[in-house]
Amino acid sequence: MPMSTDPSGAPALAGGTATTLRQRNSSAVLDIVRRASTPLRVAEIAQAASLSRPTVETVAEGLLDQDWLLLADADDAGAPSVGRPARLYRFNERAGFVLGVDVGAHSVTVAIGDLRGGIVATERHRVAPELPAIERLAATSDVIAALIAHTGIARSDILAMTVGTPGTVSPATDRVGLSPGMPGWPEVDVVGALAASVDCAIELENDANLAAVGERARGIGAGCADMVFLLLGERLGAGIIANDALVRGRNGAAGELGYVPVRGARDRDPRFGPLESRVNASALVRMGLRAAAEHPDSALAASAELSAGDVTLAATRGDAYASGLVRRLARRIAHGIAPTLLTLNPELLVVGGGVSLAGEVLRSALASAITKVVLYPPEVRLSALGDEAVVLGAVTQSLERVEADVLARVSA
Amino acid sequence: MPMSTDPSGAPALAGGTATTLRQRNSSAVLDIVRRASTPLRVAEIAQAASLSRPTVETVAEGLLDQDWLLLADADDAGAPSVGRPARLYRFNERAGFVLGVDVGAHSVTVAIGDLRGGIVATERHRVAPELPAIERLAATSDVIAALIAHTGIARSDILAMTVGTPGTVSPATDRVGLSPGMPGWPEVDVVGALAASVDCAIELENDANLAAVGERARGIGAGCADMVFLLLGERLGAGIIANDALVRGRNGAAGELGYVPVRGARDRDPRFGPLESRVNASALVRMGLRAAAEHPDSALAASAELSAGDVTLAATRGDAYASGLVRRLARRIAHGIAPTLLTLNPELLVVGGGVSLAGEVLRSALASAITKVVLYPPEVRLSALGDEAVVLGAVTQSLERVEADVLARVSA
DNA sequence: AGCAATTTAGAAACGCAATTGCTTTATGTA
DNA sequence: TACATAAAGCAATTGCGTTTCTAAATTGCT
Repeated sequence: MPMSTDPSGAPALAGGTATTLRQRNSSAVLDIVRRASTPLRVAEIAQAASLSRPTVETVAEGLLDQDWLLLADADDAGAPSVGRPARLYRFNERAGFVLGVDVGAHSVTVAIGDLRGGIVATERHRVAPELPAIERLAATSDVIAALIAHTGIARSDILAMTVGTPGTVSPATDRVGLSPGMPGWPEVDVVGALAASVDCAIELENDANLAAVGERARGIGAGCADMVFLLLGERLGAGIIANDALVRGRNGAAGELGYVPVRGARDRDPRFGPLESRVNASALVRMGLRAAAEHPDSALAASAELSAGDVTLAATRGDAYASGLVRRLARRIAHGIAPTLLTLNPELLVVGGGVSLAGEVLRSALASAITKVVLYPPEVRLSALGDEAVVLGAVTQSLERVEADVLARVSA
Repeated sequence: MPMSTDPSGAPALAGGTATTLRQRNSSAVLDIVRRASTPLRVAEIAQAASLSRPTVETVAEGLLDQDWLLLADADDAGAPSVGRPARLYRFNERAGFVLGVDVGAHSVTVAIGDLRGGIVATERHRVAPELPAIERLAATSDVIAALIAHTGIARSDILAMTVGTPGTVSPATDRVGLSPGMPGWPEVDVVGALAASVDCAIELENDANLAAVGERARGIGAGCADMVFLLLGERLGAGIIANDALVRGRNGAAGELGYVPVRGARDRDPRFGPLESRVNASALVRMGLRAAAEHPDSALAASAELSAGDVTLAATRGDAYASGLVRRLARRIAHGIAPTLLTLNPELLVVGGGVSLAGEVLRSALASAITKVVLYPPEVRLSALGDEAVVLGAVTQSLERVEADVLARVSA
């Protein structure tokens, strides 16, 4: 009988000296104040932290000295207005900042957020999809620099940066694996190149993963433990959250649903996976062109050059043919991702990306199609963040890193 | 901009008083000694725990008083035999015990393990698949009681029990959802009925999930962060581990891959899901009967009553027709679970259950079929634990619960 | 304006736990 | 029997959290 030789080297519950205890209590106090929606009195913090008032007092004083906390004005909280007024502590959400970056095929977006998750500023630049990797990196650096300059935030105050990119991101090496949409992208060292832009840790992450994180934190489905985010445009990718954590897989290739094998996707564009080529924006255009030829009375026939946006727009405006195409697309998607939903049994499926602009037609069609192929159908929602899901998720991810690495280790 | 209102009530890093510190250090010391393969000297523990020797000394003394630790004989460790001999502490793996229970359609298995994961004793009783739920519960209680009596372990020394069952297990209610193989099973309160058998917490868990846990802890793929365990017999279920944790989903229905929709599975047995009915033991029998009729020279034609075991046996013995059938089955499985593998990108796929008795033929066929439909094919292995995977996983699960609930809270 | 009531801030005393540094004990070897 | 060596045991010190008391700053009432 082999014993369970779990080779996890680090003991999870490391004890320590009295100083460790003080550090933990500092973090706990900071955490409580940070999560609170109003400024807190010392007594309130003490109760929340299960600590005595004098302890909280000294700890809070220390955090005040280090600018993690600020004193709030008395009128900010509904305090009982009799007796000596309490000092009110509030979290200094501008004690540091975090960056989120979305390097997409068509645009580079950067957002800077404060330590409470509030977005301070955003900057987006459009780029050509065929832009060489080096220039794409340069453009990214430029946008980051512009945003930092524009907001006047000190470089040293930026505590973490997360970069979202299409393609797989190997967790070990922080390099992009396959990323068919952007030429030369897997060959460049994204993290290395952007390291000159900031003085903090940089994390590289798949864009669909970040969209899932963003949507969970600030959009649809707050605090949902198990969810799937479908990023569907020209490409199809999924961000998967299980047990409140991102699922990345061995190669960071988890959620690459575009490559789900599908019957009838034989003579497809080799740049796309089988399912992808059946449900992406181009597929919708192909379907639209065929419908336009067959039905000249459709709104689809109006455009000379039909784009995916034309089809989704026509669908949202109620064109019967366009809506029919969207419904057919929804059935294909449902069939393709059914095993994913059966595998994870998530509460929620969020649809984002360009194709999600088809709106409620797509959502309801997808929901009903899923009901037919799955045991416990999840709720189906459209992305609430649209094309900002990835950047906002990147900011959220940076923030989580700061919480774990910085805020959990405040000293005094 | 909405702030990230994460409604997680409990602050993760709760600090505390000096007593808390002592408790943490006690747990750390206990943990270190428990994970060590040889008895440890105080100085060694102190180094591993980053604590001073006197502290470890008093803590260890307390753990000795409470029987969590024992003194080992001097000759047990390769110590330098000069100077005053060190006291050697070792973990008392018999300070408590954990139970694992596998209530299957055909048998009830119970195993008792010590706190190091070693299996002390096992007991299995065969039962009829059509046994009513009440009697199945009674049989389970009997086996548990028999094992406890047989080993002579005090009831109060049993610290946790985990019960594995086919079907979905709702995490909130601890009730079995759908479980088509066992009549009346979802209607009974399994945990409630077995509560009389022990004086500890009882956890109910899906059998495939436990098989995954067991295989990860004591079989193939030790410490693998992302893996899928396919439990394939008459039914098809999967246990999924992502980020080192079981994925249960909202309804505990994660991994119910038997219900993956498949073309060409129309006129199927309504008790089975589409994919299930195409790849389960009965499907193999149907394929075998057809092959036997067409090819009287096959070993398959020898048996009057063909069973799945006959086919897998013939395949392992090298019968060409039987092997061909197994390969075809493997292709069907590969196609059905491809989206699951794309979704999770696991390192490892373990195949267990009755059909896995087909052995290497199945494994290699599955591995090569998977390579064709997946981006990064996982390693494919056969279960090393066979029909003990579920019980052993149950024991492992109980042990993990004890680690979190008991060992992490030792007092002095 | 002055005083009581009320609530918070600040300070002293105490106790627990971990650390450093020293002494004592138990063994092997000359 | 002495000596070297390594570990156990003990005392003093320090850091932190808690309890308990006293001082301070308000509102409301007379």
